[in-house]
Amino acid sequence: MALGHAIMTALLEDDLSGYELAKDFETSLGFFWQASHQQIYQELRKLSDKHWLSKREVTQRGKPNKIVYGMTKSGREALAQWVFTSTRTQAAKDDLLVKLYNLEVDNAAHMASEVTARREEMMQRLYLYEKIRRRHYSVPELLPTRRKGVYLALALGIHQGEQFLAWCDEALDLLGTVNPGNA
Amino acid sequence: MALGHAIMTALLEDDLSGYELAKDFETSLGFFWQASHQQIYQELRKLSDKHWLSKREVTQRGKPNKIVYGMTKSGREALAQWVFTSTRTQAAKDDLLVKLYNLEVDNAAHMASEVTARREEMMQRLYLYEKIRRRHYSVPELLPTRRKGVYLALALGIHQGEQFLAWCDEALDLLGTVNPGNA
DNA sequence: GTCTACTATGCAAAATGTTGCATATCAATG
DNA sequence: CATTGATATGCAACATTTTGCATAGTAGAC
Repeated sequence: MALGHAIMTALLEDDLSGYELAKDFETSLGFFWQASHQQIYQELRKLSDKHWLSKREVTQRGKPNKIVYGMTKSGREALAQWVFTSTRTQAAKDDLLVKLYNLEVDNAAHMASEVTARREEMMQRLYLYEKIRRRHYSVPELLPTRRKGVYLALALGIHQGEQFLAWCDEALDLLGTVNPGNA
Repeated sequence: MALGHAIMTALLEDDLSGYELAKDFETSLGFFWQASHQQIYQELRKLSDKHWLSKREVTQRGKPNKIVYGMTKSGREALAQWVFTSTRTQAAKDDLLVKLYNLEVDNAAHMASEVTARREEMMQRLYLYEKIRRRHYSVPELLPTRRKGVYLALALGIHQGEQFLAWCDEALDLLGTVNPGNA
């Protein structure tokens, strides 16, 4: 049920439509929890059925109308309780690492290109993270409570991202030593 | 279909039973791809139906008999091809980070305890990683090709793990500044 | 005016993953 | 000889996630 809670978390401070949520999930909270629009629409209906969210249609000009969701009192209570449940460590799953176990002379170049692509992506993401950090989180000790939590999530993203870049460089170096000569 | 490929990767060098695979998936390759025994048994049947794996029953003394799976020629081909497919960046999903977005004065202590628990787990995992690295991967440049790939996966695990520990300390510090006085 | 792109929501089927249960052999403990 | 624990495999139900498709309004480019 974590997707539902992630959606409610996104709705804590602003009311949003499914479409807006889907866009937010590509950035912001979405850095730590991704979901497609189909999943979001389905989940919104479920949350609404449970009366954890309320909905209202908003008439727009120049665009199709949208359905905006907001947290109800019982939604806020449910979310606050969920926070106290205990979390299991997440199963890390990454195709790229499984593929690395299959490293051979004839696929080393492909692996290197995948690593390079990931490196690029991470660079872009880090650029975004840093921009957000500089703008909103320069002095974490002085932030209001909730924002401290958001800052910590961001800080983990930044640290892990920088670490990942360093690993990519190491990986590209080592992949460079793989060649038909010394298989 | 990544689970199937992870299983085949585990079977590249040794033939294993479902039970043995499930144990391996708690360590080794399992650091990067986790699966329960139910999933593994189901997947083994599918892979076997596709003739990517062969099976044979092994009679044991002192234990129930087991069914051991091994890669077929077509399985090896399929796996080798899969390596060349392009991988999308994995969706990071972590309850703990979503919960951090919900940080409040009255749940800060709980958050701290979750972070502490994660820190403990990571310490243990790192201990294992380091043990493996020292024993088998001390001079990565000199490893045979496939082992270089395994080393890289391990190196990422170690670097990310160490980074995570540092983050936990930062998080515990900042969570310590959350108190009813300055909400 | 037609094409492309963005906004906006949704259904249905298939694949994947989780949870709970069921079964059975054998060894060691008490 | 009953219980516990490790080994060993599996079914069925359920939940979640992914994939592909469908619809529709509006804006801007050409």
